Amino acid sequence: MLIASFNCNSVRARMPVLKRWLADTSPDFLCLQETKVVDGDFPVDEFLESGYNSVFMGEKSYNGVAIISKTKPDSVFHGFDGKGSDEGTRLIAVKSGKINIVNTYIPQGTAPDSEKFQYKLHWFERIKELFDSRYKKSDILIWVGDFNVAPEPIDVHNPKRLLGSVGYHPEEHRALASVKEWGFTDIFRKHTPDGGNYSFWDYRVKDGVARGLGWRVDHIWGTSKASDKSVRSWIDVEPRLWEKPSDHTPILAEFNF
DNA sequence: ATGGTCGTTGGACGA
Repeated sequence: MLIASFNCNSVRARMPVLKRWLADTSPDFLCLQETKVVDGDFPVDEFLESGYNSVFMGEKSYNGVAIISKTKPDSVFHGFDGKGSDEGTRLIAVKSGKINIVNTYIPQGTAPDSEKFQYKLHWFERIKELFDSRYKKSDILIWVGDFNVAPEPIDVHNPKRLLGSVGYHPEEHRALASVKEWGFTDIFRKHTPDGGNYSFWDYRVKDGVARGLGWRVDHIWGTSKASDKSVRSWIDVEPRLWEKPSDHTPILAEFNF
């Protein structure tokens, strides 16, 4: 079973990349963030043509999450309340058989001295509460998405300079670590101990991929029952080098379920 | 690297 996460930065603008990548890679589940489209305009039919079912919730211009999959999930949960009225365009979860997948687009946070940064920190508390209330630590639970945090020094290209900036801030590290303590393993890191593996490169940095000026802010985490069944995890840099790329690139994990 | 660029829009704003 192959599960992927990709901040596509507009699902409509990224359709050529998405179709090509799905045909090449054939994941069972692809979790998308920043779809930037209202539900009525989500490209359901185009994904169907590629062989994928879609569940999603979006809004005009900003945010938006989706999970596309080869088989239709048994159930879908939107936002913190399940119905989508509270952060439904940043959190979508599915259950498919025994497998639970939570896909999040965590707030970016803007600047450490901003209210939005506090909101981001609070978001980690809230999702920990969701894990507590909705899931068991013995579940097969896979949490993926754009967490907008690079957890370790090896996850940014210049940790000394970047420490304290949004995405690599001690308060974010504490907040994320607290969620991890609930019972998650960083599945990518389990299989790939080396630094320099990034999932995001700013559009404004010229030749950022070639120059290694990236961040690992997209993640696939899992409970022990998920992590123990993971056989490999990797970041596919190629789509970031294609024409009209997202500023992120897909991260994947393969499981022996 | 913080200036650089994207995407959605229809002028900025978010990232």
